[in-house]
Amino acid sequence: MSLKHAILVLLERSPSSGYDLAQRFKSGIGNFWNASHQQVYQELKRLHEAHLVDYQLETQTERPDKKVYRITRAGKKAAAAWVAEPVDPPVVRDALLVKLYGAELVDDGAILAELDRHIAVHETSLAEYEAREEAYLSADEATRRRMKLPYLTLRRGIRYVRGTVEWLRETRDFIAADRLPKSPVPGKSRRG
Amino acid sequence: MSLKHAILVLLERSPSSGYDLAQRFKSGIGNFWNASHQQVYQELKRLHEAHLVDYQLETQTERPDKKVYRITRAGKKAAAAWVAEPVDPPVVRDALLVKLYGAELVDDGAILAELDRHIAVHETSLAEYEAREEAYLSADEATRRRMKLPYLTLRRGIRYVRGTVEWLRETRDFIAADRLPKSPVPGKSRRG
DNA sequence: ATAGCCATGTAACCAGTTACATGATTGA
DNA sequence: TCAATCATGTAACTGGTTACATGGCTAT
Repeated sequence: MSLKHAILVLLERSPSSGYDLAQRFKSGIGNFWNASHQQVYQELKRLHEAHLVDYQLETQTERPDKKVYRITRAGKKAAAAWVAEPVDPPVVRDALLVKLYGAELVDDGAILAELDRHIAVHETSLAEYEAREEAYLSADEATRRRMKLPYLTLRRGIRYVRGTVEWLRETRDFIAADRLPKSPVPGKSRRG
Repeated sequence: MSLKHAILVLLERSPSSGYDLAQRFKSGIGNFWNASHQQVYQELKRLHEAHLVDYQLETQTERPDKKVYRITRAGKKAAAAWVAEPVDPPVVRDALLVKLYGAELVDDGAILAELDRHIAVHETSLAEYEAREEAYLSADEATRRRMKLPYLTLRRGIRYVRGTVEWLRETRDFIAADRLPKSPVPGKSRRG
């Protein structure tokens, strides 16, 4: 299990509430690890029972109170031990590839539309990632030094998404050129 | 759930025993979908109960008997319906990135060694993928036509692994150059 | 009014992993 | 003799998703 350790390394960087952690998973690191708030709260509970984190209740007037979690000395030790261990690359489970593999079962139009949709989705995240990269590269040296490791993970996201879009386009062209679609292909018409 | 559909599209291509399917997941399509034999057998049982697949018992003399599964008409219909549906890109959960993010907790040497290990692992699969690509490209036209969709998924694997190795090298250099390791860095010494 | 953000949780369910179990044949 | 390949499964557990639940504040 790594959610446990993902939370520990996040807390090591900065103390957060469960809500904050869920937010951090949604954005930035969502690019390399994901967890819903439900998962986060339960994991925090377990980590607290194991004395790897502790928290202080922060009472707020205009908003709900929150528990701000910090990593403990034991937690830091556990995190360091885990980081030093080797891991296997993640196993891939990409439903789009299964669909492509079974594309003969359906109309080409459906597949092409789906590929286009994925291209659009990935280009949106790419724009976001690139904006973040620019922000990093134009930051002062101290910030750049501090944010080096998060930046390296961002690079991974950029390369991943770029590679994915390239492959999607290649695949789209391969299918569109070789097998004529039975229904109109979205995004191909150019009136005029 | 997609294991169900992954099995259906595999069976649509060619009837297989549970064992065969598990093998097919390990190699070829293992590049885009993974499942253990335990999972496969249980899923086949469920698919059979739902009448989406059926099987014939093949008795063998020198080996254990086996059940050869085929997709049914209902199964084909279900698979086609699923293939036509849109899916979200898979969520990423890459423990190596969590480790990199938390790399400050440990010695640089440990991280560099881990990056090197991943480079080696990925280069091994890359060689395998490239060999398969070459086989595809030098096959006769009929085979190339028949294997087009599997080939497109193979392309995905090739691009993915190449991108990953590039990123690993970039990251390795970034870390090795900028922060001097506290212990000897593997693969950096050049006696002479 | 209505949606969205802040903030915390429980419960039921589904998917995936690990461990356990059996047994013949073939090759190092 | 030991490991690998072929072939099938069950059981327990862990991790992750979906649904449900609450409630005030802020901006449109």
